[in-house]
Amino acid sequence: MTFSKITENRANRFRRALYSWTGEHPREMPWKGERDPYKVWLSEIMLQQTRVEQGMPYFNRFIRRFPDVQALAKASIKQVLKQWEGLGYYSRARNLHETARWIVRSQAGRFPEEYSSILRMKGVGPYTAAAIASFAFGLPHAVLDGNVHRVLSRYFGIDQTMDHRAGKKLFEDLADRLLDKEQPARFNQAIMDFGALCCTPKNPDCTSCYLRNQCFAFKLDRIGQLPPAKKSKPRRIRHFHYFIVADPGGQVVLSRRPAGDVWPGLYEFPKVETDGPQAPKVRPAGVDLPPRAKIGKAVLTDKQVLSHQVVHGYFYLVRMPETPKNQLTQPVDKLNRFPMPGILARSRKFWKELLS
DNA sequence: AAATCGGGGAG
DNA sequence: CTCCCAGATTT
Repeated sequence: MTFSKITENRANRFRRALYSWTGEHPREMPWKGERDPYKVWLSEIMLQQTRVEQGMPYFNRFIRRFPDVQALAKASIKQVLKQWEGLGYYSRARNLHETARWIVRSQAGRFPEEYSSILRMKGVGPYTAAAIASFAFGLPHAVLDGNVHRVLSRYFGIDQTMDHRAGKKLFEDLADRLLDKEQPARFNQAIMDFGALCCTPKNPDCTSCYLRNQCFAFKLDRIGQLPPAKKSKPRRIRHFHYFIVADPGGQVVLSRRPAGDVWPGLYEFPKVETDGPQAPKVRPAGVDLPPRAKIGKAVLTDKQVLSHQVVHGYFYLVRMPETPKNQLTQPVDKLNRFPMPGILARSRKFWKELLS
């Protein structure tokens, strides 16, 4: 089945119904109607796999802290990650920062202005490039995100995910056909608003929907089956034993997480990972702890569930007679400046209290 | 094509 | 508990 023969007539009907709905259901967002490519870029990166309500406070804080691309380029990666703390997918922040520096240093502060060059920016894929191209520059590129996929899957009755080449291509072609070439920004905004507010994953509000007369899923009562669910994968279980090592002066040892694992570039305490919940038999590498020193019971345990793993955290308090050498150490009251994974950040007040 | 990369809210 | 969110990148 192909949809390449969607008539301009049908596309027009789709657009009109869409615009009617969004006209009656306004949606306020800080970046709505924004033309400044920096702000559009930031909002789109920030909202990748992130709900609007979750990203909104981060966007506002980020813009206040880094109002333009120059400010972002001037900042350190640590400061940028600090603003990103708790939002997840930290490579987004790193790519954003690297690209900001590239724009300022190699492009004279000039933001890429055509789709192909926007697409070459780190962390920018087909969706984000289309969003920036249309919102910031008014270029006719259709966005294809989870919202659009869901709307089109139901409306046209397409029982496919976008995990495969063929499925992706099918939805791309469809979105391109439907796109309002005269007002690409308006169309892209409308179809995403509609998907987020009306054609929701669960319990869509079909009663208020102006597309339902043409909607395959509505007419055949297949709303619950479209789009097809992706199969969930089992989560990897991990156990992180964190050693909070402090000297009498309140200096605490920190380490930085490597690339190639969760939370790249964020800071944490020296750690030993074990296969199970049992206490580790060894001490964190690199930290000059007495190898046989008793560490006692964990002062805190916590758990963080990610989409692909579950991390159990165990915290041990270790008092050292003097400052550990050859380690990154920081005074307790400066630990706030270090971006940390949620499992550490959440209990910040607790272990700061413990250390003071 | 499949795995990896976070965190949170809805149901 | 499961599902999925203004996806991209690496394997």
